[in-house]
Amino acid sequence: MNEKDDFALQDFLPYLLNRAAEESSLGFQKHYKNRYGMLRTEWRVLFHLGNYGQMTAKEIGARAKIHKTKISRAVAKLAEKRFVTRTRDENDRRSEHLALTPAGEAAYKDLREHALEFDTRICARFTTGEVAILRYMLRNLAGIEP
Amino acid sequence: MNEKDDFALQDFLPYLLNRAAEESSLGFQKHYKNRYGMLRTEWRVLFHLGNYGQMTAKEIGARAKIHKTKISRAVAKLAEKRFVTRTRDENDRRSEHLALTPAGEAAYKDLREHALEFDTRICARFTTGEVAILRYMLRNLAGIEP
DNA sequence: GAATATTAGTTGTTTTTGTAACTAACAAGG
DNA sequence: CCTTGTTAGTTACAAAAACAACTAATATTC
Repeated sequence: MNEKDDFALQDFLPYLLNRAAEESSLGFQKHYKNRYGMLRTEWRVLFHLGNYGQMTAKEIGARAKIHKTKISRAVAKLAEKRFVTRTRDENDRRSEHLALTPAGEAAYKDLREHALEFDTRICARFTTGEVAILRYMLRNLAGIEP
Repeated sequence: MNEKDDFALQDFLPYLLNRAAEESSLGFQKHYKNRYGMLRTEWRVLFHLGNYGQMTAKEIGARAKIHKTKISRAVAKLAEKRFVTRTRDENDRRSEHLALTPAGEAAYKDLREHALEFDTRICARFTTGEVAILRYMLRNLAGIEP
């Protein structure tokens, strides 16, 4: 088997990336899942609002490359949890500006703390230079402008 | 906003990893999806069998960290497509040995070719050293023994 | 060697996602 | 204006994933 096999599955980047992503997500997931009953898209939306301030659903979608239906549902759940408020734009009444409530802000800060700690723990396994290279490469692969 | 904010979402590794994984998966997906109507778990199982030869569902699950229900369904579909054969282990009649049929082998080789090409194209954006570091780090993060 | 526990794999049910079609608001061209 | 086109966001339905409960075979233990 595998005659001229210069291909190793565990070196294939899409495979490796997915495995690493799943593994690292799993570790962070329990924070937002257990404590706040959130889904992945929900904390992403929450983090965007916490990180960049008031945004519309469309802006979040564009920045995070999340489909609008996922955002719509995530926003609905976050609004239900009283973590975000939605206010119609008076100039363009199709879109609405999303912002964190104090409770949402608190959840964001709490989760951000855990995220930072989690991230630090991951990075501790590598040298500073390695981590810098990893981030630079992942940003490139993800299509995020440097 | 963001008073003592030494936290940037686009530097958070689980986020970056997921974005990069999603992006890279998307590119490769169309090969196995359009040409063979496969799902992600299906090509993973196919690749394991092609790469490591005959295995049981359990062994694949352990190596790829895929849940047994996903494997069970993927194997069922692959068997339906006549890409794998299942033969009961005579010593332990609970488990069965999975192996590729000639058609499965052909599909594997075809997809492997595309995978290799895809991987090469991705790597071309970086230096050899960077790619080596990336692979090493991802293997570590994914919990794959070096 | 019967009773209990484990293991390999499957099936059923519930969540979550993906996709397409929809509503409502705005924009442009005639 | 008023038809046609576009955009922001929602909803409905189909596909896939997660989780729990199941069957059948093997191990264990008393």
